[in-house]
Amino acid sequence: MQHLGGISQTLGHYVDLNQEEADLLSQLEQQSIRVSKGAALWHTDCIPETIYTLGSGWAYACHHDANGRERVLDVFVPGDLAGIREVTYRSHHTTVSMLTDGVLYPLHTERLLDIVYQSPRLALAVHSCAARQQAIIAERLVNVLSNDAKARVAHFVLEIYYRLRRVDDTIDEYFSLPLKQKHLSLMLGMTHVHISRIMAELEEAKLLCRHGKSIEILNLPQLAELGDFNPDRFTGGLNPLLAAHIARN
Amino acid sequence: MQHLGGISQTLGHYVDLNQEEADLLSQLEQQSIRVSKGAALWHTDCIPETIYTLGSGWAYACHHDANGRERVLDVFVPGDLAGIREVTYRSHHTTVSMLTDGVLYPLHTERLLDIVYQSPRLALAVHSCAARQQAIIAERLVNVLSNDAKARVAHFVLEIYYRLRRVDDTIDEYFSLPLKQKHLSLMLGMTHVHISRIMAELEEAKLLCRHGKSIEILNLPQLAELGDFNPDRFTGGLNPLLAAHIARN
DNA sequence: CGGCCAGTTGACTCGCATCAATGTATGTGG
DNA sequence: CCACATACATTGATGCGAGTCAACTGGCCG
Repeated sequence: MQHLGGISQTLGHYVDLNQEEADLLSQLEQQSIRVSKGAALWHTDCIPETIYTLGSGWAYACHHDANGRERVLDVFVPGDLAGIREVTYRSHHTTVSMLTDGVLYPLHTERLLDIVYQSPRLALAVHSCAARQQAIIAERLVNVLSNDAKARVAHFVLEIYYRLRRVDDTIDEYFSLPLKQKHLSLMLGMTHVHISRIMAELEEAKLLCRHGKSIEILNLPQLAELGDFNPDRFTGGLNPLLAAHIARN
Repeated sequence: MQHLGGISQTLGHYVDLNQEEADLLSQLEQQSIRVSKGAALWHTDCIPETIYTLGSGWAYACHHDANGRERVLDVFVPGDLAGIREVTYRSHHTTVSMLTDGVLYPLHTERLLDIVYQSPRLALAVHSCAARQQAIIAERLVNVLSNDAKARVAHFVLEIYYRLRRVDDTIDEYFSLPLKQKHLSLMLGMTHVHISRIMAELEEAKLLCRHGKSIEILNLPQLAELGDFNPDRFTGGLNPLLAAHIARN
């Protein structure tokens, strides 16, 4: 499993870091830690005291409704910054657990504050990173609101594909997808039984192909049309009004 | 229709502003403008060059799928800061239009950058504000994923209620809801026909009561139970680790 | 008055949930 | 290496919640 370079690599996708900024980040970031499948990064109701960059491995965020049923609302892939969405809150409202073994780069909440105080450009990079995560969730909301089961699955597969590619451009149309059908069903608002049927249909139609914990996109354009998927909302660059301003400082 | 005080009032809900910060904001913010129902704040594919604080009036964000069907993904209520979600992007991916007449406080994207450069505390307030919007969308995603039609409507009504109260604590259980059933249906993933039936059922069960463009919550606890609604995720305060740090600076 | 739009109501249909049985790996201890 | 347990995926039968289509009502406005 490939290891990425912590928060500086992740933020580097939003703002070109100079030496000083890279130094600041590596100075604030803690040692990487290895975690096993099933390990929890944090629990519901805890104070958000650490955020984690995923060097490798997948995680997911869930909470439980009044009847104890699990509700998955987010998945984190290698390179993601887990925790910025909730870091300003008094307490976490999700539990985040590893779906696979992995390597994490922890960063204390107070160090995040140091970043904001010492470097406006990094503050902006953090905000951009958070905005991308938000856009992904908004996009999934739209997906679930207006697409049927087949389109939802198509859309989700493409979401993951482009998210993986954003951080690692060696990813091709054959990639790891360590989610059980149970997780897929919780994220897409359908039963795992129906996921199974829909996946079989997509495979039958030669749009994709499953190989154990991995998946292969066989016909990306047709999958994108089926899922009404627009990659611009995932890949779009920085606002030129901000980019110009940043370059001057 | 009540008028609020622009961005300083909105951000003041996240960080206690000192005189200097309030001055900075009022200096950067432009003159308020009046807009009519139907006016667009921006369109899909435009560069995000202005964000708007809603002094009064409601707006909604939509985009159109491949078949031209409208998809509503967000609604803005008085006091909301519209645009921070997309401001870091190269181009807007929604169109935002007024649902009612209203008053807006515009702020140029580059002035937002001035805020981040000149005041880390305000940068944090902006980020907190964005995080709240994100939490609302995440919460609605969970709502749509795992609740049936009745619970979705109950949840949404409470979402609006708590959002209005966050900004204006004079709001009671009778409040304005200038959304057509068409908008509700698009936000909740169901048809307006079914919205009509469900609303009638909720009224029949004495949980709420509709009066034209307004609505009255008759039984808040029961509505909250039905919609599995937890107000903490809307009202929760600032992370104490951040709050303590901010107080020291 | 007539046209228009939002909402309501009923009959019918269908996508997906539910329940239940079976298939297929993967792992574990004797 | 086999007997068994466990977890995940598949398949079929049946039922329900919500969509669809269409007719009708009532308010608003030129």
